[in-house]
Amino acid sequence: MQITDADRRLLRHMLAAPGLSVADLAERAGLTSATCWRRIERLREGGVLRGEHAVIDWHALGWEVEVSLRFTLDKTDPRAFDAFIAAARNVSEVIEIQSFLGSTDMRLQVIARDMAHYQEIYRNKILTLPHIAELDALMLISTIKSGAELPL
Amino acid sequence: MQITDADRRLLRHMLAAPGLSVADLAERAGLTSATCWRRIERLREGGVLRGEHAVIDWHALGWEVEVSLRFTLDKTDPRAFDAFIAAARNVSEVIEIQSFLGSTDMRLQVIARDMAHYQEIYRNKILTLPHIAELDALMLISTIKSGAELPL
DNA sequence: CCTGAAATCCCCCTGTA
DNA sequence: TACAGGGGGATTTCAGG
Repeated sequence: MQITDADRRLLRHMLAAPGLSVADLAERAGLTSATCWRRIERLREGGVLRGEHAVIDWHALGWEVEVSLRFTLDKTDPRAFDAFIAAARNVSEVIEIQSFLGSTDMRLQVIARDMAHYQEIYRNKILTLPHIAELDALMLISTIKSGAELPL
Repeated sequence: MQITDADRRLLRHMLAAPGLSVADLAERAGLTSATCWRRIERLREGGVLRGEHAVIDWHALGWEVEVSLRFTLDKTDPRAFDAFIAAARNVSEVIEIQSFLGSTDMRLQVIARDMAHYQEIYRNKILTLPHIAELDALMLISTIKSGAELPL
């Protein structure tokens, strides 16, 4: 799929000012709203724009604890990866799953209401995941998305 | 801010099916569209709903490489954290910055067009960040958001 | 004050040149 | 790509609880 400079401008604006109407985007990117809309549609069909997702402030909802967990899996079962991922997906407190090349195989981002709640999740839902060989955890202080300027 | 069960239902639907119209959302959550809209507005003003972000497929845009970097900073300068974060924010290829409690201080998510490009970013923009004591890198294979069911 | 229905208004989306 | 129009949904208003 061909990406033009206008596409890049458009994407940059979409990322810099999320939730803007098509009309507003058109104005900022120097397009008419019809063109702008068709361009967005094309990016969607081309798979560049995967969709939209609502950004929730878990902290404001009373979920005070966020933890990043790194796993090494045991390599005896070739299906260990799939089994681990499937099980992790079923844990609702897991909000992100990443898989890697290298010594660390997986990373999970987990949220909990408070420390006691985290302990419970950790014991009953994390340590029971299949094929864990090693595991270390990092308490998150804050996440900053560098929305400032994106490489487009 | 008071969060009711109806709010939770609503948020769950918003997360499960992003980009839905207010009318559809209302139907699924068992509300009228006016009430639904007012509730969403209230959640926005209360800071629970931060907004809607476009999800971009960097891979489709030709950014093939994604890396997770973990840093330990030197603790000689109390302003090391701020300096590091400020510098990292200025690197446009850094798409996420997290800070932690513990031995690992920071995590950066970095994207690059290809391996050669990554090498260049790594040498010129990552290794030049201030106050790095230790650093390890993990190549990302894939990210899966567990949008399946969220803890609300 | 909060809810729901109805009215209004805006803006997405499409046809056309 | 620009323009213009129809249709539909977002937002407001208003009456009733």
